Amino acid sequence: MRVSHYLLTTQKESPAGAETISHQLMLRAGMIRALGAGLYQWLPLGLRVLRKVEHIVREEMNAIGCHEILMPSVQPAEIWEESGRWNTFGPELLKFKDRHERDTCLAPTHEEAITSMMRHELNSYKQLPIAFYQIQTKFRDEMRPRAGILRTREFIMKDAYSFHLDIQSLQETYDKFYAAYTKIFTKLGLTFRAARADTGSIGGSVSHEFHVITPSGEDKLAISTESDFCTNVELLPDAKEGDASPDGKGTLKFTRGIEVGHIFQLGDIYSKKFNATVLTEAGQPVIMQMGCYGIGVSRIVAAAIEQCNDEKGIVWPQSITPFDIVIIPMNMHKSERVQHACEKLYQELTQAGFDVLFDDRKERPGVMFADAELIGIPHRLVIGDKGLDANIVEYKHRQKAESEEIASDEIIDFLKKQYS
RNA sequence: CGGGGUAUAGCGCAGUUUGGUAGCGCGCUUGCAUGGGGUGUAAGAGGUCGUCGGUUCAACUCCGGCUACCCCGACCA
Repeated sequence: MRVSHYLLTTQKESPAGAETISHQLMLRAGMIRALGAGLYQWLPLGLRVLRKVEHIVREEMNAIGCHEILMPSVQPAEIWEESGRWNTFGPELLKFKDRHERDTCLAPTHEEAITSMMRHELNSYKQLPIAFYQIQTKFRDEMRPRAGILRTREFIMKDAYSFHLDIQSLQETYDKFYAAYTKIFTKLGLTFRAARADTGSIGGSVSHEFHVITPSGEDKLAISTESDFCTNVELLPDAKEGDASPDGKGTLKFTRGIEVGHIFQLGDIYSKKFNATVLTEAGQPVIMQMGCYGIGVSRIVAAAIEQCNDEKGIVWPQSITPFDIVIIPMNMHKSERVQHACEKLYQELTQAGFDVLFDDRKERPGVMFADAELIGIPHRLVIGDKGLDANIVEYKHRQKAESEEIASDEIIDFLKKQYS
């Protein structure tokens, strides 16, 4: 992408009221703009990151045999009355009447929709177990949206639902999702923990939350110094730092996290209400067991920034950066040689499969460096007459203090190595 | 929903006390110079001062209602 043909609207100052780091940086980098309280518009730069997160989530869902579907946000009251949540969900459920005066809502989650569909689609034990997911907009009419993208009223979520003949099958699929989530957050390049958690308004028995670890997180976690043990302190309200870990390994210490994923064993609480049955091998109808599995896709973008930033701006993990490489020319508008070298490199790197940002603006070097650092591009190449004379390209990683010189004809292999 | 705050150019702010119909910085446009860390210079464009009403010869400024947004809390993914 050439910056001269792109919408790169960076700002030096944070808009008033943006207190959270990720909120400030997303605004300053030109990733998002506010439309109303808890409602955000995604600019091209921000959407690139969102799409990369979606892509990783989609890959791992597909890898465990979960099937992608798409359900509507606008839903009739009937299914919510059937589950009982029309009245119990609370004011977060945004209700309205359509032109025919029918009670309608914007869906905050999709247990009702999927269960009402699958009771018709699934008829036999032979079809089980099976799981479906979607990546779609959810609406929750939050009392107080806050912290930019971290708590919004409208957000992108990956929600998945599994169907089973029995609890043992549910447990097996739950474990598969647990493993898939671990892979996803590892691939995203984030430091995270899976925590035992409360099931909240979704209901069900067993549940785990996946948290991105950062001091700015809303949730307080107790983790073991010696093992993977981690729990939301709401489940262990009397715990103190230094107490023995409940799993017997090490002692507890406190940390904070941003919840970016939550998996539940729902059991039959929804399938029972919707009378979602299949026939067993013996020809008898049996209520299906269900699991549900959520990931806050848009929240991950903000959580990643909370975890990965410095005084100059965002420091993207390589897997979700909007651009892999930025090319910054020195004095290109006076040197045809620099211009040709940049063009050639831009073409070659793009052909090699990299997302390349070529800063072809007629800007001072300082401006281009500052923008590249603010928007967090991991790999920076500086092309100038000096380097061309010596047949080298100046390379710098966003996280490193010093730059290094790479022979011009080795630069593509060098960058490929960074991604292997 | 309770408490606190803000609303003036795209963004950050001053002006309001002491009413006389708007200003600074950044950004944007154009010229010249500069060209390895947000450069300098000159000339420009851009605002019914959140909204409705009141007081007044006159309201960004005073008074009242409303709305929006932000922060803390409770709540929540």
